[in-house]
Amino acid sequence: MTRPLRADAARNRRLLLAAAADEFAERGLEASIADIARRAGIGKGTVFRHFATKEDLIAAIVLDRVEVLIEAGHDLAAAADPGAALREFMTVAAEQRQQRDLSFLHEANAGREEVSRVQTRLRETIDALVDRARDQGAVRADVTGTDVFLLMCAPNHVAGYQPDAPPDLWRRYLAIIFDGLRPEGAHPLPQPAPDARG
Amino acid sequence: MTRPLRADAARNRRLLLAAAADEFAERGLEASIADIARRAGIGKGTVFRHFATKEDLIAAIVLDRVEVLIEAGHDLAAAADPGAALREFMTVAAEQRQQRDLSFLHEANAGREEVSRVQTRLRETIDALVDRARDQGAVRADVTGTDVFLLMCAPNHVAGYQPDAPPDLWRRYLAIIFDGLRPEGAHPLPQPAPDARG
Amino acid sequence: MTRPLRADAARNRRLLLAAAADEFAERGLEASIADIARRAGIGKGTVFRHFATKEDLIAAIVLDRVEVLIEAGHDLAAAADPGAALREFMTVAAEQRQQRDLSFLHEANAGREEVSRVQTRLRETIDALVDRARDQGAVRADVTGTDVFLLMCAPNHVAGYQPDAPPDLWRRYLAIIFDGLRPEGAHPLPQPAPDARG
Amino acid sequence: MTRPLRADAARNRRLLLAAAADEFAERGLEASIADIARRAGIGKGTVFRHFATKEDLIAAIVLDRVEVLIEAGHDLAAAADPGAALREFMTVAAEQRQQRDLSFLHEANAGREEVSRVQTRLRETIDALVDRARDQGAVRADVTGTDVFLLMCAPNHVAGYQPDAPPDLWRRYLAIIFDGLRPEGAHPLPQPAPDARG
DNA sequence: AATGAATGAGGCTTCATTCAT
DNA sequence: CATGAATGAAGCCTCATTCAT
Repeated sequence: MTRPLRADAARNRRLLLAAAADEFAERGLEASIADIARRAGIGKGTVFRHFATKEDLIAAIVLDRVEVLIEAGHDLAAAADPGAALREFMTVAAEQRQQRDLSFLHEANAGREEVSRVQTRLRETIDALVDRARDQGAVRADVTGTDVFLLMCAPNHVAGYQPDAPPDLWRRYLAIIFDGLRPEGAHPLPQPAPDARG
Repeated sequence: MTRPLRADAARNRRLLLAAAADEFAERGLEASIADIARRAGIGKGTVFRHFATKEDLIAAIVLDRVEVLIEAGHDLAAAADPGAALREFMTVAAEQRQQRDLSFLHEANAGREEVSRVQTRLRETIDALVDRARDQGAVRADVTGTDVFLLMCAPNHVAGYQPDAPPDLWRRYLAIIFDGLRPEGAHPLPQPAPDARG
Repeated sequence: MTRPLRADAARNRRLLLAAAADEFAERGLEASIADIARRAGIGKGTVFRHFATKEDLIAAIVLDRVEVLIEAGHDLAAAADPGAALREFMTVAAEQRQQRDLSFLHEANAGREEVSRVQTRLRETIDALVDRARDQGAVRADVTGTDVFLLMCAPNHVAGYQPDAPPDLWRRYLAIIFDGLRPEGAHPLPQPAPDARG
Repeated sequence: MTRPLRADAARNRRLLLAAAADEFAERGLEASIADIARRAGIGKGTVFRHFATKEDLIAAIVLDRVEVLIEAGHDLAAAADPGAALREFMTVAAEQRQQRDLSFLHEANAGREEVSRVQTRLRETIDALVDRARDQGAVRADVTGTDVFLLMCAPNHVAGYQPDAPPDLWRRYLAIIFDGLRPEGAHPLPQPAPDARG
């Protein structure tokens, strides 16, 4: 189908995706294509040769990210300690973008067919991790995979509010949030968990 | 200096701030001045008579919000149950914008003198609440006011990722995060709390 | 509905429509908005205040033109000499744009609801003129209003091929084409007249 | 100088010219080189190997077309019936592009040396046809070769305005225009014929 | 010689901001 | 004071053209 890119084109594609991810992480989705191209050291037009649309570019990054998460989730699905596995998963998720956060993973491309599909797969992966952890009593009985899916980005986001945060600050907030998921000291939750799909 | 506005001007200012807050909540900071003006039922030029700059308008909203929070914090500072008081404070914070989140309270106007000043006051207010709660053992020993300041917006933000979330979903995530702040089942935190000022 | 424009806005609108008509006449529909704005002596943004879209601008011009033609057609519908009336109508049509031609009156906005509607009215107007002329024997029996509708732009278009044509050259080709519509020396036509609507 | 092309290059050139002619006929001169290349089944770069510029490509097509017309004109110059010969010539001209029209034969390349030269030769060819026809009384006394040169494209152009015209509709308008060139029922023309060269 | 990747100028459009009414 | 018209910078995207493979 997609025959291998020419060597230079492949290199540019990589540069572009990296630059775009960085710009989006630093400035949000309104980062301009021109800035992304400049950062990647390529021409503006080249961006559009690789991704016909800004949205396509964003979708490609999201897909990349989510695929990595799914893989990480699968690798952890059979780990000896389900609680540690879940926490490791959330760590991997947060590590992906130590700068700012990967919120746009949620915000963008609401409608995109491919994105929804891969998000569904990610949710299922997370469900499996959470179910196992819950069965073992590693997390409280009333949290679901959807909760983790939604909370996953919070550590980075929260840390991003601190003006000159040390690069690992998110680990602090991941720890706090994860403690909130533990059974010890859990108080009843006032709202039911949302459905997988809205 | 700032002599009282004429009656209609004061009314317009209120309409404008309300409309702007709603638009920003629904569409984010990139909501257009034209839409805000239309929503407020006033002319675009009038917006700029009240706020010379879009940033000024945003700052005004942030200031409004923060003042309310400071006041709420003060009111709760002497409450009988410090733990409940802190939780109530976080609830008030999250309630301010049940739609979307008030992240832009952090994101915007990083540099603004007035905003920093009022943020400092808010931090101090929160510090007081947290200190009291910590002293009573209502929250874990290793969390600070800054932590709460940063975590405060997370419940709304997290809930916002869910496509058609029920309007009170944020309460679920506030509960989880608050449980993470409790002493029961607290695990040591990998990173120290950030300074008050970066 | 459309309350009267402010004096300066109305003036700009006129300048803009005139400049646009000239540019389109000289360079075709691919004339750029920037050039049109410059020619009108207004800012590029002002063009979009008046017409949200380049297509809207084109449609406005077409509508203008066609309305004038319909009116002219109505005025001529009761003229004493139906043959002269039809010829006068075609003259008025060709005079509208002495430079180049008004072909884009046909080419543009195929789909636009308002444009189709007004075109239908124009066709009906022309039908009436042609029917009367035919009844009187002023034009050959086998031509229809649709023929005239289609031929109407040809004189200007043909004259436009001549590099430095005198401004009235189109009159020569209108005369020739009109002679082709007369009954004298008419030879049978190899193809039937097209339908009013495709 | 222009040594013969390699066999495959010659083949590509033919494919390219045909594809370009079709695209231009369907979409006008703003058809993109990329689409033309795709239609020809060759790479975009190859287009520029054959024609350094889009304008060069257009000129080549025009030259092609005009050469064919000149040849046809020569073949018809000695025909038994000069009136029928002229009409046949105009038919051949219109047939070249039954889709859309060959207006761009006039519109493009105004300045090109080679194009002007070949256009001059075409005009002379047409002059000869018209002169003979006029001498025989097959066309009116006051029309010239230049008139025919200019009118030649009108049938296709006129028919092109009709949305879903049958492919031979242009024959109808050629017939009408040709009738306008006949002596019977000719009325005096209001403008003199233009010079051969502007 | 052929290919298709890269480039950047230029086109349409949006929007914060200024200014005449 | 309020209004909405005008402006131009900036954004996304297209496309002729150049160039490395």
